[in-house]
Amino acid sequence: MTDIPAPPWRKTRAPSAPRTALSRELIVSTGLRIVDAEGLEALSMRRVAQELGTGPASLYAHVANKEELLDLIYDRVMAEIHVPEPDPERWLEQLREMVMDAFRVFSSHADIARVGLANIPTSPNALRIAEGQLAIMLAGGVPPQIAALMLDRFGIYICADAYESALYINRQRGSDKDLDVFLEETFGQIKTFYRNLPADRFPRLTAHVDALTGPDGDERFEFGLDLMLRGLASYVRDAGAGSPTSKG
Amino acid sequence: MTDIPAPPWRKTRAPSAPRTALSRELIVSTGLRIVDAEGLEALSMRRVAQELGTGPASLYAHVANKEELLDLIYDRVMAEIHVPEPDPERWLEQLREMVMDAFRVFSSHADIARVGLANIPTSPNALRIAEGQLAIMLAGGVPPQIAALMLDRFGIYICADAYESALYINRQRGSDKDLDVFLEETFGQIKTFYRNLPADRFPRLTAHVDALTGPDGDERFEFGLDLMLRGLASYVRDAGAGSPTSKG
DNA sequence: TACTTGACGCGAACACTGTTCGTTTGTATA
DNA sequence: TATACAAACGAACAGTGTTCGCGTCAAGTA
Repeated sequence: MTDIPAPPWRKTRAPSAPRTALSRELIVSTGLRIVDAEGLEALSMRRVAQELGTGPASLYAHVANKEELLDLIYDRVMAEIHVPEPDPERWLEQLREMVMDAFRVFSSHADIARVGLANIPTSPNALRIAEGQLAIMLAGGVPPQIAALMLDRFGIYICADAYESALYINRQRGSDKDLDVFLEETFGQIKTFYRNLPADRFPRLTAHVDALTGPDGDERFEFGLDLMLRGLASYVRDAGAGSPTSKG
Repeated sequence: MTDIPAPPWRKTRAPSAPRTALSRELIVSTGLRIVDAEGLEALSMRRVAQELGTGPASLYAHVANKEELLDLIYDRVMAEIHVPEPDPERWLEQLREMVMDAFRVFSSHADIARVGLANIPTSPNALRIAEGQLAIMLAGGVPPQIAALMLDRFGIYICADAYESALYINRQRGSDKDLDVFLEETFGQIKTFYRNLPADRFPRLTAHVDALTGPDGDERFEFGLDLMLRGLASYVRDAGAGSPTSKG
């Protein structure tokens, strides 16, 4: 029995790709790949779908919407952050290492950090990291209320700085220059901009151009982090001095 | 002499607005009004144009693109921030007041603070504020390099926290509840979320729910600010101890 | 006063975006 | 083999930023 050919006016759809097995996992990892390679702005549902050889509608069976996809990608990135076992002797050092590690991770994934600023942290890895930081601080003798407040201060600081740092990389993507060349060029421009400001209206800015433009992104982040850690240490000293029962 | 009516087949354009005199100023203030009333997401070129009784294309004669419009609105907001004359006796206090004022201003203008995170500060009011902060710190004896580093740390912290705070207001806009009710409800939900976490995996988080969810946005911001100021003070002490020529 | 000129305003269109509807299709079960 | 079901998808909708080129109006000139 021969098949009846489809009537010519009913255009048969091309057989195309053979039903690729989609999944949340696949969608998330594809999304992250795009973000890493082309930045957060390049991430669209269509772009992900295209990468998977399908249409945008197919993604919505596995992911509620773009916001959820972003959250999932964000959590996936946070999974890379290492949480150590608390060692009371090294609590400040450990805390510093953790924050630096988080900064490093976010910095290596374009501007995904922006998602962190726009969300209340309730994803699995956010909780894991919060618990870890809390453990380190409590082990170090930080009063619980102070430790609790530190949690989101760290989070905001890390995300905000990583996001801002990523902006330069994002702009460099547009040009055809290497990152080093681009950064040097940009910083040079900023330097001359500050230098050419009217000295009568901005005497201090023009006088301290080198101090303003000298430190690079990593140095700036570390400075701010140490600022917070010094402040934290002072709170711990205060608490220790205030209660005779505490250690020391 | 009676006017000759227009022939019916030539559809006369509705006289409508008589060539409203567009201008950068008008566009910026209209944009800010929209942002204040409906949030940053509601700001589109079409929306601004509609508000002015015209089409989106008309705006591009006065504003290069949406990014420039956002920058202009952002600068307009920063104009509200007050910069005091430096008083060396009160430098720390003055610095604190300035940062708090900036936070208050940004908080009262929806999530416009997000723009600040995405830009290198070179607009007039950004410079004015930077010069002011620098003046206060230098007058207070902060070493120039430290003061220079503090500048963008403050900027990042203010914008990031204001942006995050604005998110709640943004979500509340979607619901029909009052802000107070909405916040209480949301915080209640977060509280129960933390309380219901598996205690074996998250012992500290579940044990300190009240400490984690207690302080409100303003308290959190002030805590972080004082953290930085305490850190800054310690740097100043170090510098003072290091160089016998300094005051003290 | 008549004419020219040029800038400003703007309608329509382009190439995108996130999201949804209703249909098609492949596979697993009865 | 026939049926049922869920996954996948094409097309469309309502938005977005931005550009092109045509009109129109106001000012400057003869």
